[in-house]
Amino acid sequence: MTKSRTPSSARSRPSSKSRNLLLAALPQDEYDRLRPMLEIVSLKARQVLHSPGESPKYVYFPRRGFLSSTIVMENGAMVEVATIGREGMAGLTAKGPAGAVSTNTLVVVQGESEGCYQMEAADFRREMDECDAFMEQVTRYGEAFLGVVMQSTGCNAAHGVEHRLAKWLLMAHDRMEATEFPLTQEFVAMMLGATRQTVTVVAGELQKKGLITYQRGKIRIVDRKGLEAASCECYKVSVNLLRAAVAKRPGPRARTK
Amino acid sequence: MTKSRTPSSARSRPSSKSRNLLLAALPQDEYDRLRPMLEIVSLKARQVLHSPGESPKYVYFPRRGFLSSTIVMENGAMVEVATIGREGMAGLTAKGPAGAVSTNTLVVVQGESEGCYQMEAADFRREMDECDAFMEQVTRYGEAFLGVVMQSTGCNAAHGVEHRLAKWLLMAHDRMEATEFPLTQEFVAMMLGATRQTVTVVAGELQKKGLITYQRGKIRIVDRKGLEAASCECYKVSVNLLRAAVAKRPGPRARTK
DNA sequence: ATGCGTCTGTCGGGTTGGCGACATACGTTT
DNA sequence: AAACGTATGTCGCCAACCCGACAGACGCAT
Repeated sequence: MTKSRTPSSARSRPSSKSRNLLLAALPQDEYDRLRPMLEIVSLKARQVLHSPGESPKYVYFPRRGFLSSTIVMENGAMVEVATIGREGMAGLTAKGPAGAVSTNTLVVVQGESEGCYQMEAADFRREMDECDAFMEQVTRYGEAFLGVVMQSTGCNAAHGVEHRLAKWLLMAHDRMEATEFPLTQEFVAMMLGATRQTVTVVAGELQKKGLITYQRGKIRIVDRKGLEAASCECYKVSVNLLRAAVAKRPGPRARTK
Repeated sequence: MTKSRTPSSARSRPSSKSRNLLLAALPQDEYDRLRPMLEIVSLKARQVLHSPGESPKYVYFPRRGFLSSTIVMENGAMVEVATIGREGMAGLTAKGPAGAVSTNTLVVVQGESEGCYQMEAADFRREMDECDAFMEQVTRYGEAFLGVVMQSTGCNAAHGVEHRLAKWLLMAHDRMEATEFPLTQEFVAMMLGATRQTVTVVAGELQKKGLITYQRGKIRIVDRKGLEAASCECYKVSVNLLRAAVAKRPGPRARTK
């Protein structure tokens, strides 16, 4: 009774689908099986989840807000390589044999995700081995994530701060599910690998154009379409990659035209 | 007899190990099993192996020279996100269910690898499923590869062209196994996401410092130590990640101090 | 109200690197 | 040897950004 198998006609509890889209893409029975291993924890903004050099104890599946995967340079600079929202997870590298390759990344909480699934790395590894659907879904996400990071690599080499800031704000907006959220210019500057002054100027321009407003660590997205126009292609590319990773199975969807 | 288990003292045929280090890290019997599926093909410089949007028909395991994994931007610019030498493979994204996530990368041949293992994507996928050792090794490499790409992302945001050029030359030198190899400034400029003129100036400085010499598409590494000093930390980080991925199993080696 | 910490705006100086335009040099072909 | 294609060297101009410094401005705590 504690784990009666869910009849496929169980429309009485559609809420049993996870808010995390990666988990939600799993077959219901698989999700039900994983659910007991997922503890909902509350994460504070700026909290560090994974540090460079140490193998992760937990993996995380955001349900709200988002995380930043960053790398830390010798000079102390911390540059973001990708954001992780409810479409994905943090701790992909826990997939391999324990601590096979020491990671050079730091994962930090951005928007306070009041609720975020936390799973023990050991459980994660075991379930990956035992459950094909889970493995496949994580693999799909892993590929998309790699694609996003690659795009960021090119973006950082080819696009200016204004484009990158617009892109970042869009990613954040998508994940925060709110038009207004806390964010200081100093912080976003670090994420972009730029200086605070540059961000001040560029953000000022975005504001002049009527795309955003902000004040003391609170930013508000005013004109989303405008922001998309002000950002580089990389935003669309990334979104498409991540969407495809959690989309319904049947190959490339027919909606190609 | 065809497959007598190799005695650990079998120094009579060390040549049976693959020149590709990823394959060489596999147990001998696994490698023997894969070998028939590996066709040695000859790749010409600049040849395109994988194009954006199409799912790879083959995966490649270089034995000499190297490949570049790049992404193509809207404006036609092509920026390198990682190099692939004999420590790794091209076609990681073939791992997932066929064409799950369309890739945005382009893989191109850099140093003509006279011999390069080519394997059908279908074989690759099947062997990944059936052979744990292979799967594990590829996964390890995949994690290292992701780490390298992440480092590149930060590098592009934080480091100047001179550092990045030095790093690139070192990576190339490692893989070409020759102090002199063909390379035009125009081409490396594109890889770095810089202009030809900038590379001319920066390369000129490296030459003045006595680290390299070059002439009409031929470059020669003169002072490797010097180049390492001129490059950024990212070179070391990347090398360590890739080395660890093909290293012997027993955890982090004791050589930590 | 006062004071303090944090966040933002701005200025000047300096460096890096993009962009266009040429001017050479080297090598191969004819 | 002449001619052409390709690779490299160089200039000038300009935009993007970094860096340090400092000046408001707002919010919170006492």
